[in-house]
Amino acid sequence: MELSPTAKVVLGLIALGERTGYDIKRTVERSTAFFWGASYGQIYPELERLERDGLLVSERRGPRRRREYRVTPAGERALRAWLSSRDPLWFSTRDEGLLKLFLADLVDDGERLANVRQIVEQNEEALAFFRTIEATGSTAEALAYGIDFLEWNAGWWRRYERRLRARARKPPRSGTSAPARR
Amino acid sequence: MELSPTAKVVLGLIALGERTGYDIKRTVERSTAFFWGASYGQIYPELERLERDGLLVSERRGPRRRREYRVTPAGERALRAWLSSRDPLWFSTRDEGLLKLFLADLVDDGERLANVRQIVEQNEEALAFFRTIEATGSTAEALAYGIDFLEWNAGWWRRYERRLRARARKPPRSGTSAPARR
DNA sequence: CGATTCATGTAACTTGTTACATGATTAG
DNA sequence: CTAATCATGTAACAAGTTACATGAATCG
Repeated sequence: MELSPTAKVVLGLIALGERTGYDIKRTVERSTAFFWGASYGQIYPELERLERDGLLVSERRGPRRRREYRVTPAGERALRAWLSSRDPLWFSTRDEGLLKLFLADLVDDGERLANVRQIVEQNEEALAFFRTIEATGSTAEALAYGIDFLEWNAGWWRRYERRLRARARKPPRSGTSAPARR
Repeated sequence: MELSPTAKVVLGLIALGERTGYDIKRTVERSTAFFWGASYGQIYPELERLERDGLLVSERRGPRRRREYRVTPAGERALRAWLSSRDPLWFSTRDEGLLKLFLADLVDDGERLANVRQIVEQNEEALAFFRTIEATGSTAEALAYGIDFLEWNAGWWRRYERRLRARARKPPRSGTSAPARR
């Protein structure tokens, strides 16, 4: 049973103890969004699909008649098969700040600095958010990774900023508007 | 003129001096794929769209009658508008290794170690690839970022691996298969 | 009682992937 | 000559986003 990208979080989070689509969304936002997002438009249809395929079962429970899911033995097997599979680990990033860095030849140092400052600022916001989650007592390794990464990232961009400023103090050597060479 | 995600690389790369859809694909693969991918199915239709909207012009040239594009003044304006815009920088990651780390409570230490080893291995492959590009003489900052990140990343996972191994040598304290608490 | 949060969903749309088709040119 | 690379595209599909609709329960 091949799991779709969204099935991996959805099934995984139910296995970790989440019960409803709503719970999954909340947990995704505070825990996995940084490396694995999912919207309602993905989650609810995916839950339905997984139940149709027999990897989950649900029943409406409690005063709010929430649709609570549990993992079936087949779901358990599918999940473990994925977790122990050695297929290449799927990785992809979209980073607009890095794209702007890549295109830095098209702009002047002022623009480059503005980009860096914005990156550092957004980095700080993300870090602040992660720290509030850390403060709730979470000891999850993935959170630790997120925080460590953001700290490293802040450092990298600050060093780049310093290089930019050092260069700005001296007269430019090679033309800022020279024909692109790459 | 709002640029679509793919329009940002496509227009940007033409502005940097790439000429054809094929060139763009090649450059994406060796330069931006790490933080901004694009497939033929995106690139060619996007080039058409950008020409229809007047941000690019093309003509067939050379012995191969390649369709070569250039940025129009309107394209230049659109590109600069985006590069100097201070809208939040769009960032997203899908990282299967981190998702498995997040779900680590579902598996035993052996599985956790296998995951880490695979991550480190894939990290080394990526690093090797980047170094071959570096060896071609590229001094692009975005490449430097990629290499620095991969080196940091390798270190993080190796430290995690050491923590795992240290823990494995002592009897487990809290149950590996305990109910999820997060 | 009114605002917020809980809770489930869907429709329209955008974005991106994969695999295929086609053919010219160049390198060995 | 033939394999590889250059070169342009498309169709079918998969995945993901956004915005909206709906209503119950709870908090202040």
